[in-house]
Amino acid sequence: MKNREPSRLEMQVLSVLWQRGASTVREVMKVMPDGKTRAYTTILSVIQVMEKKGLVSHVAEGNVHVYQARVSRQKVTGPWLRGLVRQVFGGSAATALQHLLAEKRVSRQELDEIKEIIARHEQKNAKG
Amino acid sequence: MKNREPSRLEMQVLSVLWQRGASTVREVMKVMPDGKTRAYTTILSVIQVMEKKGLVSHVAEGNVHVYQARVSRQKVTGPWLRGLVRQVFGGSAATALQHLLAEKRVSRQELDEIKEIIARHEQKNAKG
DNA sequence: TGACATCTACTATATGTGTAGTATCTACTA
DNA sequence: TAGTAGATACTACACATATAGTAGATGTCA
Repeated sequence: MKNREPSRLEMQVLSVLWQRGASTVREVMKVMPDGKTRAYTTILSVIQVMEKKGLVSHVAEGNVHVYQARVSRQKVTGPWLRGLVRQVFGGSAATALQHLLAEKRVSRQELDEIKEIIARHEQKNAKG
Repeated sequence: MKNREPSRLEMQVLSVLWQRGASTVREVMKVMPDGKTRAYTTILSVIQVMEKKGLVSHVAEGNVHVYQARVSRQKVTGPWLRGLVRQVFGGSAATALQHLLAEKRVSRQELDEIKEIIARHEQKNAKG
């Protein structure tokens, strides 16, 4: 099994595991970020494929398997986003952000968060 | 042909057409954003599928077909990004940006651009 | 006019993705 | 102990995706 990029659905599963920590199939199924309803075995299948790819691992806990991510959010989302920005926005993060803001209703709070992130980033750069 | 989301490769083609304007298959082939080399007929096939989906259209110009995007950058990238952020970052644009900045070496210039974009966005919100 | 280059149309195909059914195991419950 | 609920393993499959070959048209050039 190659070290391929996770699919969109796999990214959803990972994002659940990153956020909630170790979870059962049923738990993941219930909180899929796109809100779509799927059969239990659908999620099970996805996760089993992910395990073959080395994206997740499980431990048996009683009679259920508890899965956790084997790849860090940084390691995965970084290259994922970078490829995306390169391929779709000519490598410009600014352009990407622009389109994102244009589309999404961004709350004042979120905008503040974004400014905070940028400020932190600037500081780090100044130091380093 | 359903109104499905463009695939990653299709997004690349679109981004070329948005950036360069109407182009031939060969032109697109030569400037694919991921820099990967593909057979001429590969790009041709992708574009022909895209035409069936209504994503691009062509006019014959001499003996070649010149293609242009039939969908606007806004219309496509908006929902595309929104879905992405929702599915992968729990809907938080701030989180997405954070990961993007963490990964990519962002130049001072680009950071300024980003700040500019946010400032403009704030102003617009204040008005509206 | 014949050879060659280049174009489009059509066809093919391996692989990935998303979806879910069936079989089987295990634990609880009446 | 028989039945049921819920778990995993295995299998299946439709469709999309990415890739490219071949056939046939057309233009160019010696």
